[in-house]
Amino acid sequence: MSALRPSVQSPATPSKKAANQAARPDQIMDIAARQFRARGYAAVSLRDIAHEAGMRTPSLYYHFPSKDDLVIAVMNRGIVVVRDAVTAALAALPADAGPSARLDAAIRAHLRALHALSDYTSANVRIFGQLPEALRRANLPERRAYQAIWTDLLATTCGGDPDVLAMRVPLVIGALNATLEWFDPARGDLDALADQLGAVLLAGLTAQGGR
Amino acid sequence: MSALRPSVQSPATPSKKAANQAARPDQIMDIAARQFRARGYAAVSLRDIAHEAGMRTPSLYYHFPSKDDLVIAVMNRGIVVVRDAVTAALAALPADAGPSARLDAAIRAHLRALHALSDYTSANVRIFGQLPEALRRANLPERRAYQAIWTDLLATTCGGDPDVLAMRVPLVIGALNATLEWFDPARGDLDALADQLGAVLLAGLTAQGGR
DNA sequence: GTCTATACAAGGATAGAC
DNA sequence: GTCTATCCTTGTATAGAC
Repeated sequence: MSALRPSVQSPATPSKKAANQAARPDQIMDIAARQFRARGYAAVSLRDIAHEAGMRTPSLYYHFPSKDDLVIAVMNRGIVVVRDAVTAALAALPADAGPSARLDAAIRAHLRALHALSDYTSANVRIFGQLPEALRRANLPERRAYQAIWTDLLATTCGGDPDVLAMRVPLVIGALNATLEWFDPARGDLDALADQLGAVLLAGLTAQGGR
Repeated sequence: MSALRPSVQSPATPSKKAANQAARPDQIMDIAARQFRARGYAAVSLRDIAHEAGMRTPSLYYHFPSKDDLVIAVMNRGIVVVRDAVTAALAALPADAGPSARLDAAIRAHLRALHALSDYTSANVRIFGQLPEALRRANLPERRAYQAIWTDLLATTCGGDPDVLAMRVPLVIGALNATLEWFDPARGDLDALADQLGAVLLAGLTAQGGR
C-alpha cells in the first residue's frame, strides 16, 4: 500500500524535476487533503480531485488503486505530521523543562499543526468521524501511537490515577481538535488561541490532579 | 416547514392512538436522528430510514417534502432539546447559586443531553460538520440562541474581557461536544465523566480569568 | 501516464394507482 | 397514507486505445 511510498524526494534522484514539482502521488494527496478538510469526506469525489489535478478520473487509478487507498494514505500522513511536530517541539525544549512547560509546548505544536502547518492533520481530524468503519480502523494504529505521547505528558499531572489519566488524554486532544470547528486562523490570532487553551487547560489539569 | 409541526401531542386530541404511538413524522424523525447519530449524514439514505419505519422510500415524501427538510427538522430539535435541558437545570438551582455552581450544573446538563437524553442532540453535534453549507446555515439561529446561554454563564468568570469570552464559549462547548467522539456511556460512568470535565474546566476557567 | 467510452450501483425524487 | 414503477444524477471503477 501507499505507506511504502517515500513521502520525501529521495536525494538519490535529484536529476529531472528538482525540488519545484512534487511527485504526482504527493500532489494528488495534497489536493485530496485540502478538499477533504474543506468539504468533508462524502462531498469530495474522485472527479473533484482529478479535476483540480488537471486530469480525468480514471487517471487517478494509475497512482492509487482505489479511493479507499487514497483516503487511508492521507489520513495516516495527517497523524504522522502532527506527531513529528509535537515530538520536535518537545525535543527542542531545554533538558530541565518541567511537566507544565512540556505540556504547553505540546499544546502549541498540536494547534499549529492543525491550523497552520498541515492540511493532512486538519483533514484527518475533520473527516475521521465521517469515514466508514473499515477506513477508521485503518487509521487507529497511527492514532494510538500519537496518543501514547500525550499519555506520557499527562501522566505527571494527574496524581497517578490511571482512570483519570485514561479520560484526560482524549479530553485534552478532543478540546484541541474541536478548535478546528470554530477557530478561523484567517480572522483570529493563532497565538492568542494557544494562550487561551494553554492557560485554561494547564490551570485545570494542574489544579490538583484527579478528584 | 416542519418547525410549525407540534413536537408534543396536543392534549386537545387524545382520542385515537393515545400516548403509546408517536405521530408518524415524530417516529420518522426519531429513526433518522438515531441513524444519523450512529452512522453519519452521508451514510444514511432515505431507503434506510424508510425501511426501519416499515415503509417504502416514496412514502416518506408524504411526511417530509425532501431529505433536506427532514434533516433540518432533526438538527433544530437537537438544539432545542439541549437548550431546554440546560435552562431547566439552571432554573432548578437555588436562587443564590454562584457562578461556579451554575457553570457546573450547565456542564452536567449538556453532557447528559449528549450522552443519555437525546439522539437529536448527539446527532446534531455529530453531523453538523458533515452537512452542506446550506443545511448548516439553517441550523445557525438555533445554535446562536443556545450559545447565548453560555455567553451569559461564562461572562462572570473571564474578567470582563470580551475577546477572552468570545473564545471561551466555543472552547467550552467544543470540549463538551468532543466527548461524543471518545466517551461511551455503555462502558464508562457518565457521572465520572462529568466530574472530570467539571473539575478541569472549572479550575481552568476560574484560575484568574483571562491572561 | 493519460485518455475515451462505458459498465454498474446507489441515492433522491416524481407520477400515478390503490 | 402507502404502494409500484420509473427517471435522473452522481460516483466508483474497469477496458482498452494512444
